[in-house]
Amino acid sequence: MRFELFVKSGHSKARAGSITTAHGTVNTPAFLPVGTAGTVKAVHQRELKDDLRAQIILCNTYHLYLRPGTSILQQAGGLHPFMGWDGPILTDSGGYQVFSLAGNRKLSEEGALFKSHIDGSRHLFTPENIVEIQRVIGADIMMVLDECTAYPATYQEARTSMDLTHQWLARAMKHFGNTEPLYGFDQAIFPIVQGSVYRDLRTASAGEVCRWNAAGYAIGGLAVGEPESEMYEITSLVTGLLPEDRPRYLMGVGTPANLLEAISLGIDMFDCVMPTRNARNGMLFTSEGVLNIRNNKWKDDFSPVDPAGFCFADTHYSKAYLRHLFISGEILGAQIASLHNLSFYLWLMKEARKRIMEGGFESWKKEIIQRTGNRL
RNA sequence: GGUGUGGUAGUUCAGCUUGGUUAGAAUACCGGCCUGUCACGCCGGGGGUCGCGGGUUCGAGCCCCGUCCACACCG
Repeated sequence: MRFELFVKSGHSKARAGSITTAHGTVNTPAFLPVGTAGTVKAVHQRELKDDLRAQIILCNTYHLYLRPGTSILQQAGGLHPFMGWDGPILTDSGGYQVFSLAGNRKLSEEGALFKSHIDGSRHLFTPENIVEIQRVIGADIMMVLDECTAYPATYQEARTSMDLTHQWLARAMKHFGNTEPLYGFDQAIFPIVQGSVYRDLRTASAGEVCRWNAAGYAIGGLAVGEPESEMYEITSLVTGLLPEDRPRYLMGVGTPANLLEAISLGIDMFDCVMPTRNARNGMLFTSEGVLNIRNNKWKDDFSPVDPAGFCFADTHYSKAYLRHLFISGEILGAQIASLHNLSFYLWLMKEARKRIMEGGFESWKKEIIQRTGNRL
């Protein structure tokens, strides 16, 4: 994996660059559609590639390990051929699942012991086997196993959690160095900064991850319930401590406004379930603001889903029709809405990149946030 | 014509046997929420002169009588 920075540190910390992987190039700032189980829900790979021009997607080690399992993935020759997606794939390690399955897990120095949400079977994730599973998956970018610290956490809890993440980090990076890709192409691995909302912990964590001279770095444990101002402050602090010449990935974030603000703070990559999950629940992010397509007021609104949209789904169907699909529980509703929301997110990144390259990103950002409403 | 069964929220029904606070559910309708996806999900709200008219009773969706409607069976 190679990262090139085209524009850095103007009057804001916003950057534009590109990440080159064995499966193609990703322009940054980039948004990764979330395809947890080897599918971006309600969107097929052809739409992802031809209509949305998504340059990279995120899949999940925890989910793929439980189903279909590593044996099938290995027989398939990895996730790319298995799912029919030949672009870059980043896999999350499963650290977040271990966090969200809080009731069904037990953390130890050795790793995370957890019960499958599917059949209750017991499994152990270790920093080492998470690397190996991601080798089998064949992710272009793998993530280390970490503990996503819950919010709120006391200083002591945050510190203990961060220390565990750091121990796991060392083992993951060593194991990464001692293993080879299985399918003949290069794989990268990103460490993850933790430390909750505590400045000194975040500073220590940033220092710790940098020791590994990784291809890129992630910031985890944010957007887990803390005030947005905290999220931005921590993000700003951490980007200031990470090397300029490596991509920074803010995990799990966020709303369109969150993305634009975080770009200003020096973030290059994002992933979030929001555009796809909320789409399936009827919430649309549009150039006109946020709307709930199930609302009665759209029943006879025959204007396009998003008149300013760039995807066929935005302009080919009316709000009234999309509402009808949702109210009727038709699957196509989820498909159109998902396509639309991803189109909006990807447009946002593409446009942000253009503004950073040409100048004027900050004023454009303010205009977008204002125009599309505070709720973005 | 006779007998039986049923009529309760927009809809489908529970509650009637053993009358007792503001008559429930599902669904539909209206609204909100969703941040490294246990998530086509979750939360909330509005909505009923209990077919109609009498009677018994301190009190009736519930018991009694009449009546209308629907369905079934028998003539």
